[in-house]
Amino acid sequence: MEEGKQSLPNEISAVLIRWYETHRRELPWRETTDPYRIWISEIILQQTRVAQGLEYYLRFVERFPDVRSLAGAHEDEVMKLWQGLGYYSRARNLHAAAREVSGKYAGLFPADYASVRALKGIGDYTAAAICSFAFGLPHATVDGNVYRVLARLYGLETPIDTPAGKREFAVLAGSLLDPARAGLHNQAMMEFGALQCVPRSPDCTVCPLAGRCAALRQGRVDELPVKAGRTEVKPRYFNYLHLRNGGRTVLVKRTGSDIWRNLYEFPLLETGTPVAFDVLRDDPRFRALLGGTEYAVLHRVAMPKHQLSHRTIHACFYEIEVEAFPHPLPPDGCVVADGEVSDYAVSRLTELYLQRRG
DNA sequence: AATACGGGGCG
DNA sequence: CGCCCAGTATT
Repeated sequence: MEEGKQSLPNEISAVLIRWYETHRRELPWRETTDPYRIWISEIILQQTRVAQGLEYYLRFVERFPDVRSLAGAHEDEVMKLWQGLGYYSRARNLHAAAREVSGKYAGLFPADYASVRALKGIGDYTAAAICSFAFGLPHATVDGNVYRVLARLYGLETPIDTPAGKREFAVLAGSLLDPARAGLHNQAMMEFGALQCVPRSPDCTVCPLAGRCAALRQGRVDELPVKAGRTEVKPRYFNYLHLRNGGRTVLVKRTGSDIWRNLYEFPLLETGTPVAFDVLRDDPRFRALLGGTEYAVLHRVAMPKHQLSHRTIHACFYEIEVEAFPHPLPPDGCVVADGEVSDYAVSRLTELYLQRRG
């Protein structure tokens, strides 16, 4: 295609793509156009750094190389593979979506934006990523990197974490997209944010967009992007009962709409404040579990504060030898041999406790 | 429009 | 200790 006169090509896109060609990292999900693998990588990388997600990705696609293998798995195995990554609804939704693709689309990943966007766990960002990377469809990805690059480049003070802000940035990102090279453009924009236009102390002296950057011109690089504000971090108090009898223990599957859904843990007594054992002992829930048996507390392990994004968990584990396990067991509870506890997906907190005991 | 949902890394 | 990370779903 010759342009006798510049038909106003997207210069920003061109600069980003040129920068990308020499600075891009070699990453396994960039070696393929298989929508399945791209999908897996995008879900894993949601709110997750490349360095943290890489090993999970490799293990995941090795164990589940295609949609059908994932669809055919038991959810507990998917959760186990996800253990430690956080945001566990990603794993549940991935599994559910795999079953939907397997059934509704005969195992063939849908190739249009609306169908992809409709799958569980796939929002605007991930749908655009899959469609542009795998199918070359002209949809702009807007992730944390893109917000940062655009807020700085255009000096935008609109908070990025409000619906209005998201709309504004999505429109802008779409207007910058080079539709003929959507996938390349999106990769370039995000990689640029990840490596060059970094959150703290970017080196603007080597930035190819320095001459066009409003934030740099105004000395406001470190003030952008703007976020509306953070929600309060509230404390929770978890008292776990690690019951033991004859080389076995009791695990309970977490259900309901709370953290760590579908992960396993020891029977839990959550309290509104920190409580000593002699108070716990009189709790009706404790009596329901151990009221009918002799027991002896072997150890008490107070864990360091466990910090989540919006919760601080103060946890204490009581290792208790019991004469008999509770009957009936708590809902969703099961008796497990000590050696098989590691087969179950558990929270990082419980994993840390198990490691500490040795 | 807010809030919930994990865990790790970095200054 | 606060902020950020290839966000999405629920309320």
